[in-house]
Amino acid sequence: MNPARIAQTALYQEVAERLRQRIFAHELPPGTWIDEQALAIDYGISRTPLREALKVLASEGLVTLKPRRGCYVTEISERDLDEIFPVMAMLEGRTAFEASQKAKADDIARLESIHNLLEVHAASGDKERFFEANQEFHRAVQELADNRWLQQVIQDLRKVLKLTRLHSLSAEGRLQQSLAEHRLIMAGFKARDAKRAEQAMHDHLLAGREALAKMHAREAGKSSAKAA
Amino acid sequence: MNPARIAQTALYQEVAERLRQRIFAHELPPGTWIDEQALAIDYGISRTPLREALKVLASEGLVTLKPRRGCYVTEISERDLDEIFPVMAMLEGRTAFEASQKAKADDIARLESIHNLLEVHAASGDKERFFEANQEFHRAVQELADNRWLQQVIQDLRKVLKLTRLHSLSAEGRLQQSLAEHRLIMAGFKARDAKRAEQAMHDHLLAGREALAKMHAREAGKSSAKAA
DNA sequence: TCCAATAATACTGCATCCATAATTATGAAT
DNA sequence: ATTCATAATTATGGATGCAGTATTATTGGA
Repeated sequence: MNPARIAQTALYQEVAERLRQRIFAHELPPGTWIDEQALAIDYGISRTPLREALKVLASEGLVTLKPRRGCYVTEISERDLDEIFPVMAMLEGRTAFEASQKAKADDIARLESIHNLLEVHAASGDKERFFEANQEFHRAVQELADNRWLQQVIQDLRKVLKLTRLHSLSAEGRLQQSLAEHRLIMAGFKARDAKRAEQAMHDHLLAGREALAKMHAREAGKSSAKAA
Repeated sequence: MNPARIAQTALYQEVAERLRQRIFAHELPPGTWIDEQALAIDYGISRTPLREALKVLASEGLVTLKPRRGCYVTEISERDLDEIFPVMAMLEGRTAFEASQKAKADDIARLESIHNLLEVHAASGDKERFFEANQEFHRAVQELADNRWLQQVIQDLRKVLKLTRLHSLSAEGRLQQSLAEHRLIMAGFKARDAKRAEQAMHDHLLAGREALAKMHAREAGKSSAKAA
């Protein structure tokens, strides 16, 4: 741990990152008010860098600043998900397209080695590791695409999606389904067919949204059943 | 009088907007250092809201904050444009698609009335008014699409694009070409063919990039000729 | 008992101040 | 004259303080 390097990153960035993690972990669930001075005291800092961090999170869409009324963790609706996922599907599809175009033989090999992890963890039903490998795969594809702005836009939307508590992989049978979709993506890459890779990735994302929608429908059903 | 006192919006937002305008107008060209205290004095405010505004602009990509080294207007490269435009083309295409799906008869009529302005101003060769009408058209389409997140992402990228000094409409013959593309878009809407509208809008954006690339090539040629 | 009006409290937003790091200027030595 | 070291200046980043406003509590009246 080099303290000099730590000192080089601004405090507001550190704070922003800590807040992101707490929001993603739903330690600060959507809708909760963010108490500036309580947090400042908790982190042992002044309100100035904290407020700067909140401005950043606000323009990322993670929190909503209401003038003179404070800061709240953004609440995401089903409609928001319906709006975001088709866009994400396009963007991730495009990423796969560009990645496929730029990929060399050893890049494909690297992708396949990550894909094999998916196969292994799906076989053993290890949802957690499958999730990790899945993230790693998408990250590798983004790296290959090597498009700063495409990446930026996707990251922003992904952050917003992380506001939802449920993961599509928790859906019944989603693990195997996801694996099947990944096989199609991988096949596109191996065939050096950028269009196919794009389409497969696109459909993969939309399928993820479908799984999520079903889960939310079940959740809603349970809640109303409980309420009744 | 002081508009900040009247407006409900926070001071940092007003400052952010003023800075955006100055950056877009190239009064603050890419690469220039932003002198915090000079600006604060100029605006008659303290550095605190100014710094908050800069954090916002930074996460929009308009400025780049270098830790302990200050704030600089982001410089945009030809490569950045090559990366951004295909993404913008997809996103604006998708916007047209969703707009076409949701549009009612009178929405189409409204679009056509704006389109007619394009026809008129193209006929009289009024580049400025054509530009305005063009913006109005795209804005109207976005409004019809009614997709908050899609809109957000497009706005962010558009801000970055505005960092470039040159407008594609200034290219030789681009006005008529742009009009022709708009006719195709309008035809897609009138035919209630969302896919056609999407494709036409997509191609329209890519054509804009082509025009820009040619202009930049000429600019570069002039510069090197001057330098030689 | 409930509602309204007003007082008390608390929080947001902006300004000012201070410490530290970076840059520039100055001077000495080779 | 050029380069390196050191001192002076300047700008950034963070802390603190204060005014104004929104929220809540309290008290009086119906």
